[in-house]
Amino acid sequence: MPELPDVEGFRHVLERAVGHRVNHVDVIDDGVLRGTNGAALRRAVVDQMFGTPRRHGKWLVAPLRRPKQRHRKNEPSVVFHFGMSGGLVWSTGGEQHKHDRIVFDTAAGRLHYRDMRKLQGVRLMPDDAATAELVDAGYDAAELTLGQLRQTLEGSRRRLKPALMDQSVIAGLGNLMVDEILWRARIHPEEPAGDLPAERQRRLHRSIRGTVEKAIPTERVPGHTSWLTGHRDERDGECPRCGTKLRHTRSGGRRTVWCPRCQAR
DNA sequence: CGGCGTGTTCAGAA
DNA sequence: CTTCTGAACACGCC
Repeated sequence: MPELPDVEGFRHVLERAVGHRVNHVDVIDDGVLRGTNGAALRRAVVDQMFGTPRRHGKWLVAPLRRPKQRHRKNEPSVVFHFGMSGGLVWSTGGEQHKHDRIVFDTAAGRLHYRDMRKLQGVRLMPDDAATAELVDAGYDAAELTLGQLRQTLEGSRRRLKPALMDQSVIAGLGNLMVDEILWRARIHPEEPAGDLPAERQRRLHRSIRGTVEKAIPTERVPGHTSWLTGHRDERDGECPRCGTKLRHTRSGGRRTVWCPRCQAR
């Protein structure tokens, strides 16, 4: 599930916990903790509260605050990554899910870190370290400028799809989003990233910003039939724009869907 | 049983 | 040095 729009949705979920004291942290499966353990997580979080969460690419950072005390510099932050199957859910009842791995119990409700496959997980790090790590990542796709896109593609000898999926180049785009973006821009996924003509750079940039902007309100890449994503699992799927039978290939080791007519080389 | 997947990282090859 | 490929991680679904 999680690409930039999904994580943006999880940021909204996390906002519901902001300002409420965490009374208890239930570590149901410490296999999702990275570089920390249940005791350390509880020590850092219990009796604290979450401050305003921020997202960069597919990372979500939740800074901790001490209730009724002046904010101290560089409190720890809880850093979430959701892999392919994770998410955050807010609940006010006692419900529990089979794949809940960590549950933060606050005075107002419970925040569930839920993840079936456990490919990524939850970290604890000083807030400035979290910030440094995110700054080190690529430009966030939701705010990417044309100039930044040009700069990142310039001199690259890679193909377009792997380049766009590289989180250290542009942060937030995943397999589905990139296919959607290239389809909307009418650009072939194997096109060399480095020598894209200026007009196609502009089209690609508009497509990145436009696709992200439209996907964020739905909190995911829409499966609408007017989107390419809505057809990628059909056996004989057709291009929603021109009706041509979609091609299924691999690019950068990832399943790739594209229209041979709209995205001709 | 085998294959596959909205992510990331690593070793090893080209 | 850059880029690519396949495997690994873990788990449910076909």
